[in-house]
This record gives sequence, structure tokens and C-alpha cells, in this order.
Amino acid sequence: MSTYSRKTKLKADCPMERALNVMTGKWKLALLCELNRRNARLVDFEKKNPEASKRTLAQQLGELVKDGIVQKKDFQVYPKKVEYSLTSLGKELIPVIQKMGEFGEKL
Amino acid sequence: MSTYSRKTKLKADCPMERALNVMTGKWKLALLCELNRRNARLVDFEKKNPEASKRTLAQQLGELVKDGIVQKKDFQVYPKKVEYSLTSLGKELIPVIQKMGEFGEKL
DNA sequence: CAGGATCCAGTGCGATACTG
DNA sequence: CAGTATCGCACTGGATCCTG
Repeated sequence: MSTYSRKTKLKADCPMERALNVMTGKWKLALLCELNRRNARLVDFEKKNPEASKRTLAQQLGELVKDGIVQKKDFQVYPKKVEYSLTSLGKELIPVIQKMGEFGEKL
Repeated sequence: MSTYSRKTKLKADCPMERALNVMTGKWKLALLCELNRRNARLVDFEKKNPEASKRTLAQQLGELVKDGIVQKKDFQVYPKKVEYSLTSLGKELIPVIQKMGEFGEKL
């Protein structure tokens, strides 16, 4: 059984595909659900998702940031402390994935 | 520039991820949108999406069938004629992707 | 015309190790 | 701690060919 999750980059020339691209990634829904509950740090995600590699979590968070869904707050301390949270755009994504969840119940 | 669209298979242990898996694939949204408009045959999809290979279109249709989103009607003639259409479950998916589309407008 | 079977390039992501 | 670099493997999906 495979755990390969992402399929392929969509054509991205239509809004639905752009939206789908933003959410598609093995840990992105998990990250978004957690961020919907509370702001969190990379370590927090590592603890919550021990199956995921730190590299992937950091990368997928980075993509969410780049897409404007998530924002970082760098506390500029040592040892480093960086907190992630949903942007206002990111908050608008929550009802969308909830609707997906309702549909997913039927699968 | 790449057009790789699908990311990786999600963990599929939660409804949202199951739903996302069903939609994720380079041509699936295109297939679903077309099927929402009219029933269609493989050739029709080939004409509508000349960028896609027949192999991929057939394969992604097959996945949608396996997931219960799309159904086939085989006319048992020669040359072959097979028509694809949305199942009732598939029709329930339409409003979900429309909601995604609304969100995608903001990206 | 539907749809396999092959072959192959590009990508997702896990493991691991390293830095400031 | 956060973040990056490297390596390696599994998967997506394009091209092409073949059959009934």
C-alpha cells in the first residue's frame, strides 16, 4: 500500500485548479486543520505528524506561505522560534475543505 | 516548465483526504466539468483536451469510475461505443468543486 | 473506437545530516 | 529550533504501439 499523496500539478489555468493545487500535498490538510485550531511551530507539527519528515512539513508550509494561505511570525530569538498561522485568505479556505469533508463522508 | 499536477496520494484516513484524492489528477476536474455539462465518450474528451494523452484520460476516467463518481455505459457495438456520465454521487461532487472555484478566484 | 502494454522523464516526499 | 542539501525510490502521466 502506498502513501504517495500528491498527484500532479494541475494546469492551473482555472480557479478550481488553482484552489486544488493549494490544498494538494500529503500533509497540507493536516497542517491546515491544525492551524485552524491554533497557531503552531514546526516542532508542533512534527510531534503531531510523526510519520512526516521535517523536510516535507517545512516545504509544504513554505508552499502554503507562498500561496498566501499561511503566514510566519519570526520571533528573532535563539534558539529560533517561528510561529505559523492562517492568513485571512487561509481562513476562507476552511469552509471549503469542510465541505469537501462532508462529501468525503460518503466515500 | 512543468505541468505535473497531481501531488501524492494522501493518507486517506480522513474524509477530507479521501475527497481530495478523488479530485486530484491532472485532468479530473476537466473531465468532471465536461461530464457535468453532458455525457461524453473517450473521443470527446480527447477532442476537448488535445494536450492530454488518451492513456491518461482513460486512466483517470477509470479511477473516477472506481471511486463511484462516474459510470460507463457500454453499447456493445463495433466499432466500440462507450459513454461516460456522472453517478448520483458524482453529481454531489459538483457543488464542492464549485465552492473550490469560488475560493480559487481569490488566488 | 476503447483501452491495454511499454518505456521514460519529471516530480513528491522520506531519511539523514548539517548549520546558525 | 528552524531550515536546507543530498540521495533514493515510488508514482504520475506523456508518447507510442497493438488488439478486438
